[in-house]
Amino acid sequence: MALKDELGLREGFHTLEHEALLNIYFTSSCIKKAATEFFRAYGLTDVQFNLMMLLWYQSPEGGGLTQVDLSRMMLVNRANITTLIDRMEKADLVKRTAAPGDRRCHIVRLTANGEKLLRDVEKAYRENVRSIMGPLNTSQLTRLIAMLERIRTSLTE
Amino acid sequence: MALKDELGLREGFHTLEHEALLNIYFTSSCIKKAATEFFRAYGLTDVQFNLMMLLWYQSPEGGGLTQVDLSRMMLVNRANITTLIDRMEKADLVKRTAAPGDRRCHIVRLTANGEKLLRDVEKAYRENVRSIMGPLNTSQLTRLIAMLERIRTSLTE
DNA sequence: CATGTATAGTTTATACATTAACGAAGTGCC
DNA sequence: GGCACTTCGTTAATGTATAAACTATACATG
Repeated sequence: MALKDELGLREGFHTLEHEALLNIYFTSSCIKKAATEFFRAYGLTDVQFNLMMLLWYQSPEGGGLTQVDLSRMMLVNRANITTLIDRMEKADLVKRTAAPGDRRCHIVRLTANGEKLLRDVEKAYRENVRSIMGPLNTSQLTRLIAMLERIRTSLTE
Repeated sequence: MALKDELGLREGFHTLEHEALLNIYFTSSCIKKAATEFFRAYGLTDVQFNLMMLLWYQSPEGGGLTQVDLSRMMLVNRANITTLIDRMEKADLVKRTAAPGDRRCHIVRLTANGEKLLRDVEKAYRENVRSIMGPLNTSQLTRLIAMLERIRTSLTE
């Protein structure tokens, strides 16, 4: 259904460019809502899960990432990571550890509990993603990704 | 540039579906950051501008929308509209007025000041949107919109 | 080595989003 | 007329995001 009808608007958008931009914005919003709903059953938020996935798949050999690493990979301000990690430490999902050779850094690592939870959730998450994106075939997904990359490039010029 | 490189990831995404989903999510995030930056010069946020646009273009004859109308058109909870309108009333952008025949409702309307500001900002905003979406031609925009609509449909099943 | 500069993390103030619970007001129906 | 049910807006608790100002630490260079 067209976005105009989903939002119950009386008037449409003036330009195709604006309609496309709002489609990206509201589709992302819908995805976020669905993710929030999905993770609630596990006592997690989508942001917390994303952070745990980064710790699991993007950590170098020794394991763990600094808070600045996380802020860069999540495209958020580093101030935001502080309170995020505070909450996740309280929930026994991650822990801050010392960085050898740089006393400014905190290396964030999954706790045993966090690692176990991640393993439990991940399979269902991947199936969910596949089913959400199911209606698009491989070539459509590739084209979608290429278009979004071009938009991001145009944004940073 | 591929999302993996923009975020500085060591490992890529496991599936094309996941990569596409994260592309939507992060592209929307980039758009939001650019919009925030754009509106800062006018003392507005992107959310406030969006609400003012709805009041201007989506109001019925008498003018104005209820808070529930706004929450539906913005895809947010109605509780969120309360504090949003509180802030915007304080900034003299909108006002709550009585709804004839239904004392439960507040009809939200632009103030003279809000209307003037909207007119000032709108032209530059539209040019901005065109330039951001510039790299995609009409047929690409149409296909992008169609794909995002299909994803939203699949989300609500 | 000393000084200047850059980087990592935190704090504070603010904005936006959710859910749950509540009060006030409209609606339907006997 | 009265009672149940719904709808509209608000409040409180919580999570996520920002920018700006701050501390502590590391580094580079003269």
